[in-house]
Amino acid sequence: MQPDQRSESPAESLSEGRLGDVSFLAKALADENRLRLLLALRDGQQSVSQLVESMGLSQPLVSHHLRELKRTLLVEVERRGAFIFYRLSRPEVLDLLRALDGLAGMLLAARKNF
Amino acid sequence: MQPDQRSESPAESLSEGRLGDVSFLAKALADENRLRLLLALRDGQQSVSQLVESMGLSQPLVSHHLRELKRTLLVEVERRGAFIFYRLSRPEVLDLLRALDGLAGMLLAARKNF
DNA sequence: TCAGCATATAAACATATATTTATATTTAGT
DNA sequence: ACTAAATATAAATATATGTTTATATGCTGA
Repeated sequence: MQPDQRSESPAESLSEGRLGDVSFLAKALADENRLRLLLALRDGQQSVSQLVESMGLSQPLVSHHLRELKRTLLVEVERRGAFIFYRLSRPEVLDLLRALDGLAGMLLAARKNF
Repeated sequence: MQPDQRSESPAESLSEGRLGDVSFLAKALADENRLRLLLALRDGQQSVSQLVESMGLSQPLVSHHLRELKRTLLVEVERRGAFIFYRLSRPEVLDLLRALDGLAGMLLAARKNF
């Protein structure tokens, strides 16, 4: 028996039980600004001020979305001096974004727009 | 060069460009009732009345969510007589649900709750 | 301890989304 | 053509969510 190539094994395949968690997670990914934040953390941690700078959003708004991402466990926080750094909690977060992007592209390929 | 094992190849890897589409798709998956509907269509098409029956939701609510799923291209519709049948537009939709479920489980495994 | 920067939090507001209730549309059968 | 069933649509309502504005908290260096 060959080992599972994927980094993650589905255990039991998708029951009604955890749909609450799934929708909770999907909600966190349902905002474009939050997606941009996750993408900005692709190559490593960033301080809030760096994120504010690169995203062109107000500081409170960035903080608010980061808190949401933390609540969903998608990011982790570490204080270093006066700065606070955020990073993706797991690399698999990006895999999921790619999967979403892939499906969106696939669906749009058939029709032209959503 | 070996063929790609996955059913879908990421083409270019996740740019800022399509985040609008991605968030649009994620929004559709961010409601528990819609997730339950998609799951109910796992094994093939179902009429609206069947879905109303099995989900225990009001008929207008089911219709409303189905329309939303159709708008997102996640389901397709076919009228047959007085009945209207909905089905998943692509099997990959289920793959994505599994991926979401997998990540949710992974994140929760580290901490206890969201 | 004070001043200034970095970040968070709270309040106020606007907008979007889910749900219910009521009604319209479409189809099949008679 | 009428009726009943299946589904969709619209209006009304409630709730949630994103954004802005204002203020508070925490850290650092003088």
